[in-house]
Amino acid sequence: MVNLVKVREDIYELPIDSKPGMLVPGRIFLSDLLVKDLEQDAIQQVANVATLPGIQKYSMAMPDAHVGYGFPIGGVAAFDMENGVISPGGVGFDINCGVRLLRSPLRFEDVQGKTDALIDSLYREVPSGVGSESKFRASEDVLTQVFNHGARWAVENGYGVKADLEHCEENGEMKGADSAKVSRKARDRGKPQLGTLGSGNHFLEIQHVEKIYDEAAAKAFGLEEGGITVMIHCGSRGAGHQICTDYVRTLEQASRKYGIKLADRQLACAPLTSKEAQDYFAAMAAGANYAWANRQMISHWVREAFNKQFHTDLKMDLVYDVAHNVAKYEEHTVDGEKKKLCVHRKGATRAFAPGRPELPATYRDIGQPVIIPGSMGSASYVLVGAQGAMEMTFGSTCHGAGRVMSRSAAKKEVHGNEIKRELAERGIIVKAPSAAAISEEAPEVYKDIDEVVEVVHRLGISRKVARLVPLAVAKG
DNA sequence: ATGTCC
Repeated sequence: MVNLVKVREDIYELPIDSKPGMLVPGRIFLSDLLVKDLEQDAIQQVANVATLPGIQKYSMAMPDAHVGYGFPIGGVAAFDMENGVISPGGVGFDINCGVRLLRSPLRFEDVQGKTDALIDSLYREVPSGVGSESKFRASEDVLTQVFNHGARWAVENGYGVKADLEHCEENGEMKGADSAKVSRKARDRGKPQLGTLGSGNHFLEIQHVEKIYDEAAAKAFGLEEGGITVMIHCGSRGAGHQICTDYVRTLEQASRKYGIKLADRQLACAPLTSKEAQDYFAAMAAGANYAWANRQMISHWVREAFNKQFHTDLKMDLVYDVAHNVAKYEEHTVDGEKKKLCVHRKGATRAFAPGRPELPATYRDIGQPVIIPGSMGSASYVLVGAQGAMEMTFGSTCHGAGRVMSRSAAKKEVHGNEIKRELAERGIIVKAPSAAAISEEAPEVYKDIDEVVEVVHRLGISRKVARLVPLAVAKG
């Protein structure tokens, strides 16, 4: 039993002596309402991460935290470049799982009576589900380009426009990616899946902007009440999964080789200065690039489907694309000193405040758009990065609602067809491969997204900009 | 999340 201490509103700490070997305290950002939902095992995982060499300030978890592989999902941990480590468990199996938001010139009334046809065509044009294969046939050369250049490959080959790249983290092309560090097996799994949605909580959704909270930020992001948006939530499919699997094994060996004592085997890691760490980073970046190319291709097909439906060339701009499962090298201030760190965000979103050089010029004075996908049938949010994140969370915020019920429990306790009917009564169309797929992602198996977002807003690590509500959703 | 067990 690990003891959580409330230090102030929305902040709980795990004292440094909660567990032998902790190098820093733990910090979990939670409201009193959400603390009841937090699993004891997730708290234990925050303590375990605090034992990893070179960890800075705190082992952190966001209000949507739940148990993950080694690190909690919702976890944020930053490591010193000289003494610190990198860990695949701190990134997750779905490398660069992320979300992007397209805005359209359409209004709510323009899509009335058309959402059914639209979601049908999106469901048809974008393959989804476990093991689904793309209509695009990637050659060996294309796959190499995708791993090395991400969304840039996609745009240069007709899938989107240049402005799309400016509105992705890393411009959709993570530096340091090396396809040579990606195994044959990962290539083979990734090759037929480029341009597919995947399964689980991944989705493609037609939404409308229900409410604006911050007029200035909304204007900068091109959002207004009643506007129609499309949200795409997906990742690196089998490719990223295999890269993670391959490097968990490599880094388990490295942990032994470099004498790192692991509180949990799933925390396998390597010193950032080692070859093993650098190889993992290059492969992880390649996986991240695959995910960006994937979301870029899907965006292109979304635009095509909308243009076909409305018999015109609609301007559907990319608001932004965020990665919520990735490790990055970033500069942050620690104890008054600027330092380059390796920041792991696993089920956490970068939320840079105004002024950061990484932000595109269009958003540099307002802050980074943060896209928070809701669970099926629930609202999604657009937030903006704020100064509190730079001071408290290495420029990070939450990533979504976070599960409260396991997939297996959900399948037993929730009936997919009932959920589909209930959502239909609320005017929300759901397209999914099976009733089981719906039950696993039902609104009640997730935490309350409104509450999660309230916490990060109150903390000042990101501010509410807009609330988006679903009209039609295609599930994997 | 994931060719939901090499």
